[in-house]
Amino acid sequence: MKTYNHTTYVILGILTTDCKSGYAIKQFMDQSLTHFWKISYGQIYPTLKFIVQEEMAEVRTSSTPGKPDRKEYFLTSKGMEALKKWLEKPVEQLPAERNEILLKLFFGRYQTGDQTTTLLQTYKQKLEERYQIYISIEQGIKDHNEREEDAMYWLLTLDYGKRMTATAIDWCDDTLEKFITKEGQ
Amino acid sequence: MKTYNHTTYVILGILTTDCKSGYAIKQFMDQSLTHFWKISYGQIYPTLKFIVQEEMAEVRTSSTPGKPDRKEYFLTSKGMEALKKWLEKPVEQLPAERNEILLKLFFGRYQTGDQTTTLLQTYKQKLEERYQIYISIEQGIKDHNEREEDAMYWLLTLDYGKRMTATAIDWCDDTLEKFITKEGQ
DNA sequence: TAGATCATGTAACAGGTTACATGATTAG
DNA sequence: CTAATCATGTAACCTGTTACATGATCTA
Repeated sequence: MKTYNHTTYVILGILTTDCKSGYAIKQFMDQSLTHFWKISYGQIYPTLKFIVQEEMAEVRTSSTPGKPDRKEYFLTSKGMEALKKWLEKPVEQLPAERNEILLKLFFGRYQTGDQTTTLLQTYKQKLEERYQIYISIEQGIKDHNEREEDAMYWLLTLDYGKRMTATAIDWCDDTLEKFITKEGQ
Repeated sequence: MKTYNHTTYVILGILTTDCKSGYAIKQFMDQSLTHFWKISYGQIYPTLKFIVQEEMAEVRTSSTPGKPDRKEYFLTSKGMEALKKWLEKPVEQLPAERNEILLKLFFGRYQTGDQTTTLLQTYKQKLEERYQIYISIEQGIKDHNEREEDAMYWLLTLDYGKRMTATAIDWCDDTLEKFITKEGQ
């Protein structure tokens, strides 16, 4: 069994849902996967072509009155097999998140306390916005996908996102407090 | 003031410490920055060359008896200015961490409960190892850098790493529990 | 008729890793 | 003599984004 890159598997996975065209895949990404995976059209279309070449999906052109034609991709059994084989394989390494705020804080010695504080406040605000987005997504899943077998899994990943974001917000608060205390001395 | 890529600023930042050669930069990365930033020699050496071209550092070859010659890079005032300007600039977007375990869990419907459980257990173990590494790094900073002005900032980034890892471990536990309960029914 | 949305696609570029080449020195 | 560590560097490759080109359909 050949191994493919992550992009291939993500698309294979999305093709198990109702999203079957390149455009729909992008939308799905931006709505549901956005907190832990993103790709651009520049990756999606070439990868779809590749997936067909490898016979992991078949294309059909579908017409909806009032909309431009679109190409719909359907997983073959070979595609489904490849997806399942990949799902089984243990995750060999933890995500290596590059974190710009930590990088700036690491060299914080070359900043004033005010600058660091501003940096952290801006960051915290963005985290809070993200947290709200997670809540909307959660509500969306609960409202529209109650019966769907996928819903439970989607909510588990959201739970992760919410917890991690909440922890990051707490860290911002506690770190900010240290700087404010320091300034006041 | 020109803007450069992250790699350039990381190296500029490390050059403010005692690490002045390509080799030393790599070591520093692997020891201290590894939990939120990593780069390879393939990036370090070309970037050092670039930094000198831009007159943000100067090279001197230094010889230590018993060791091969090495090139040491010293920040110029232009380099220090560029670093400080970058530190000031707010972080425009939150890190978009790609998380393979979440991706697999998202499509967990196509796995057995056992497979998902195994995946999560393996993941949790890696998180625990990471947590231990953070504790060693923390100890290392406390032991050797007590006087250093950098130490405080380094410990703040570690605090972030520890908290996030702990939260991820908790999430693994709670998620595992859901699957075990389910199996037992 | 202009702008929004739906829809597909590619070329140029940026960023990064891996694998390799090279070679000095030291410890066992 | 061999392995480990110190040290510098590059070429090939992979992955991914951005910006652009193209064009249909619908709404205001």
